[in-house]
Amino acid sequence: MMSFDTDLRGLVGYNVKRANSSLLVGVGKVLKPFGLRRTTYSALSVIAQNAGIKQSDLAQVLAIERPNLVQILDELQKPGLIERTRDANDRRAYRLTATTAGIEKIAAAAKKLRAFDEHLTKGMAAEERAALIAALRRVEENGAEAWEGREIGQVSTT
Amino acid sequence: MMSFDTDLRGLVGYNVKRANSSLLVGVGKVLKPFGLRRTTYSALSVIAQNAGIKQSDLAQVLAIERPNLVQILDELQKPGLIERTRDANDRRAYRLTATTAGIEKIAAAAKKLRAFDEHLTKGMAAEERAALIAALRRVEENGAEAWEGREIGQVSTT
DNA sequence: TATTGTTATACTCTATAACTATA
DNA sequence: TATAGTTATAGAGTATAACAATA
Repeated sequence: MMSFDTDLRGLVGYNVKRANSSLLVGVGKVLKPFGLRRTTYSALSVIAQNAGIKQSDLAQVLAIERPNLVQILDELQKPGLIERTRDANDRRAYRLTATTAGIEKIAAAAKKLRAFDEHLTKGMAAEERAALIAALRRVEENGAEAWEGREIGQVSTT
Repeated sequence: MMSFDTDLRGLVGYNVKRANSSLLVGVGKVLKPFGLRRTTYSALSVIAQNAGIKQSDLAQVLAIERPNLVQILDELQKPGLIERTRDANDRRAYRLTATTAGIEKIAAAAKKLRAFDEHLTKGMAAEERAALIAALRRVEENGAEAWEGREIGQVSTT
């Protein structure tokens, strides 16, 4: 007896994709009551931990293109969760800081999201969960390396 | 010394998302020469392994909504990689089969994609890679369970 | 010249409602 | 009535080119 997708299920990439899709709905439901999406949550989390971070640095940390960050920050600034202030030394740049409301918001949302996230590894030992995260970061690094460098698919076909 | 995203990096969900994003570009580059995308590759792979599968069953296997499958199959049918034939017993349903060209296409693409996919787990032992895939499937199951059932975030806050 | 933030745009993936033809 | 496939549509996420202001 064999399932319908044995070939696909042997691929790390396919299982990452399926896990991500499966996550999306739940994360959305957790964040919705806070008026946040995945991207706005991530941005607010980093800003709260790094008061005064520049937009371009934030974009790099989150691996989001600068143009795509604009709307995300607008969405956080409008309800007063963050503030954009001009840098004194470089008047091109904005410095981002979370307001008190923003810090309270991310703390409350993080509590719920962590509970959901731990539910995702239900039945796994703490070391397994840590190993999973470590492995995912390896995949992320290897994936980035693959298209930064030379051609792909030339991986020792001899 | 501490990185900018320690909170986010403690979440399995965030690392899954980052790994998936990192994968996307490379997979796209590998599949492009074959005229395939991630979704068309997945569909063709399952059809090739399951001659005569119905569209609705394929949608369920791939966890894709039926409407979204239509365009994917059009994209495979136009260049003659698959065929849609009416079911004799149920004239509402289509039976999907891969053509010879489709089977050759998926075989060639799979070879390249597997090489890339193995590159993603470079430096990991075979058991680690297998454990990663198993863990991802657990995450996928737990994620689906979370939003099928009752409220989320009520996970033993006592 | 190069960089910061921005606008405009486009492509992919995903999700829902409503239609048609068959059952 | 229920199901299979379809159409239309809308929301996210992601990517690139080009611009104004500033360095």
